[in-house]
Amino acid sequence: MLSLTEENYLKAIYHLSDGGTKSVLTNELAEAMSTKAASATDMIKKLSAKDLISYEKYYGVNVTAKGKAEALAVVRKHRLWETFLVQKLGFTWDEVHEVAEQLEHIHSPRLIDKLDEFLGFPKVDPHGDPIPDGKGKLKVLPQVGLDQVKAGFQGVITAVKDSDSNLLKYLDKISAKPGLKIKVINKEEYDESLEVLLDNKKVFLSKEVSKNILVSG
Amino acid sequence: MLSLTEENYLKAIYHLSDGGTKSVLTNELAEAMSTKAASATDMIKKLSAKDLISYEKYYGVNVTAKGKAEALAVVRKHRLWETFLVQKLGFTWDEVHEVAEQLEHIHSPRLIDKLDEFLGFPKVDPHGDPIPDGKGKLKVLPQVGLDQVKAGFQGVITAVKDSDSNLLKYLDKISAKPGLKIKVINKEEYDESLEVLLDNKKVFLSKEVSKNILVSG
DNA sequence: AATATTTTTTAGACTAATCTAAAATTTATA
DNA sequence: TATAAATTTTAGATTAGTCTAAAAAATATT
Repeated sequence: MLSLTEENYLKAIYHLSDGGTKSVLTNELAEAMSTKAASATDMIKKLSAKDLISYEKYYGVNVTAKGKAEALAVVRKHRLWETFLVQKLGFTWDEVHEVAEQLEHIHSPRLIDKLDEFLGFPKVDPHGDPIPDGKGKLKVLPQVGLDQVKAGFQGVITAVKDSDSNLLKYLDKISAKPGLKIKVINKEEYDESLEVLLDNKKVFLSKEVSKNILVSG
Repeated sequence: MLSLTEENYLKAIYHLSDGGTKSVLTNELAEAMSTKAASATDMIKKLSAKDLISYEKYYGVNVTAKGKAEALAVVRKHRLWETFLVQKLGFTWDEVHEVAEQLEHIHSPRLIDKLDEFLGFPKVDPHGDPIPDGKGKLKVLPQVGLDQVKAGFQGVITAVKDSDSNLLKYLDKISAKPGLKIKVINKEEYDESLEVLLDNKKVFLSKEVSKNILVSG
């Protein structure tokens, strides 16, 4: 069984590699884990010895199939717990992340299956991120950053980046939630800021914000 | 903040001391923690330095007011999570203990208050053990082991000892749950086994079992 | 009361995860 | 392409929690 630290490193590698599609450098990983490169190297060797990642000295790491499965199991737990916290306990979505970071490490297959059932087998978490199923299958939606679309675009918000609590508070204030319809009325050339129609209300968004909103046309 | 290990030791000391009413010996503690006396001594020094227990070399330890408060906070979390697992997720009471052992270490005051509210502020957990309130107050019920009462006794089951999963499965089979009325019809002198009326059904209980059932007259 | 037994503590070693400093290697630049 | 700069790895030290073996102290027994 993986230690808490191993699970956290593996999850970070999984996310940094965009779900296993590219390799991750030692410094990136150290940065993401708020630790030093030397520590990252040590852990890389450990995870490599356990066949969770493949590693070539000086050239970064990639998750193996086994590592991806383990990472997805953690992601599944994280997102189910976030859903529970918001839907059942009334947390706001900017509050859930750090508690879910703890809850995701509880070991009990029975617990997570029961929780999934209790929540009605949700497909996405409160930020719109897909929840892997019990077999580790993840449905990746075709979505793009709102900063990538042209003026005139119409679609729905599919997800928001869940990294920063202050961003989430701001998104909550302008009520930019997954599921809402959005239309780009105008895009300012100079700073790429947007004028959008969000739930029939006119809102201005800086690029800083728009790149954290994911949409599907 | 306490480490996971410190929390577990402190909780063990609290339980072994019967809620802070008597001192605990090094070997008892080591036994309860499935570890060696030397390790227990080390941890005793650590907890003592943090003023959570008082300690006189060779004469055992006692929890301080501060230690008792910390221990009760963990007990509160444990019992609320057990209640959640049984009431909301449909766990049977013999399955909950080890999962609750993990969940009790999640740090988030907000989480535990929300959970308490979600469960409707329960007073006792599924085994009948009282749940400390947010201020660390624990209501101790006047109760006694079923092995201590005489033939003719009538009362209700207030709690069952939650230590052993096999015992709990057996209690479940004969449906000996907290809240049920119980009457002792006969007590065999020789082995102290009992013939009882439980929920209007006649059941035979060995002393081995009866001492794990707590009742109030 | 002296000695044997049990319990507890101390001393020293081990593992996991971390760090700093130095060495090795790769990438960038002149 | 040789050298400088950046990145990564290695070496050695540190802390928390654990262990074994030996020493110290308390308790039990003759």
